[in-house]
Amino acid sequence: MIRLSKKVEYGLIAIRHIATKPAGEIVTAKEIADTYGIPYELLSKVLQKLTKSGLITSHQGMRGGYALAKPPVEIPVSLIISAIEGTRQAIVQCLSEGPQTCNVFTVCTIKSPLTKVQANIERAFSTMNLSEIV
Amino acid sequence: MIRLSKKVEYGLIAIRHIATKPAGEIVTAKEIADTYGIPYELLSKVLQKLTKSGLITSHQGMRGGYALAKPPVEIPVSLIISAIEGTRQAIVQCLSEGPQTCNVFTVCTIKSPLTKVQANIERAFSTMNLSEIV
DNA sequence: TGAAATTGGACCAGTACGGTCGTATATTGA
DNA sequence: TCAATATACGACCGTACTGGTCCAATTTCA
Repeated sequence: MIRLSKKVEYGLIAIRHIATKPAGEIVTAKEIADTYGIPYELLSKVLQKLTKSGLITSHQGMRGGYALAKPPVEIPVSLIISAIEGTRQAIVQCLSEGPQTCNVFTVCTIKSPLTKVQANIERAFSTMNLSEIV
Repeated sequence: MIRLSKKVEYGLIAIRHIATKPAGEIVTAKEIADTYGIPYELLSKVLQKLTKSGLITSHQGMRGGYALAKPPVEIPVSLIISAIEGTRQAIVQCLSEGPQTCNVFTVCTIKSPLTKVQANIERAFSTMNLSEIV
């Protein structure tokens, strides 16, 4: 019906793994990949995205790795998802990209009811933060 | 973040259109396609799926078309979606297809929190029925 | 009989997804 | 200083799905 991508799955597993460690402890991508059997290269990309959006910090070089940038309570699941997915924020195109890309926008009759569903889903993800899934 | 397919969009628009007519009135696929600027052939396929899952009835031949199979109140939006999408019922693979297809199933740490989110989304779609979007 | 309608299969281009590879760059410790 | 370790990043690839089209068959009514 509606599906999170593998990348998001991996991202959630990874950031949760980091969150289980004592605050500030650095975890390598390799450790996470090995622990959960996730493809290392793919996981790296995901972690890089999480880094770019400021949810985790990265440390290059030997003894490097990743650590949480903020306490888990301040990281809503919705942010993790949007950091990785980037686009595709809405359940229907027109709600995220506007009338330009939707060929039935003016005559579409299901926008307003779907907006409610949309809000519902967003709330489900934004009220749940990282500390709740650890 | 999470997206309904065009087919589902078209399906919702179409079945809603049918629901606006007096009960029992037959509507052709062509009328719907023309009204909303939806590709006729694609819409036909969607309507066929809705027919197969018993949400609407079809009438072949001249003066044929589609009509609702039950009153709108008895058609939850979730049924419309699953009738069209078929698979992909869950936000993560393992929740719908089980351990076989998930390579991190045993070590996965995010199943249980996601199950809650899943339930939340399902509720959002199943508590809303066709009569509410007309 | 012929027009209008659904049914259903085949097909196609574009794109996203999951995944891999190779290389550059930074950092640390011996 | 140098080698090992780690992230950063771009290119690439095969598969599958999506949105859409085309065509033939079938049913039904006038």
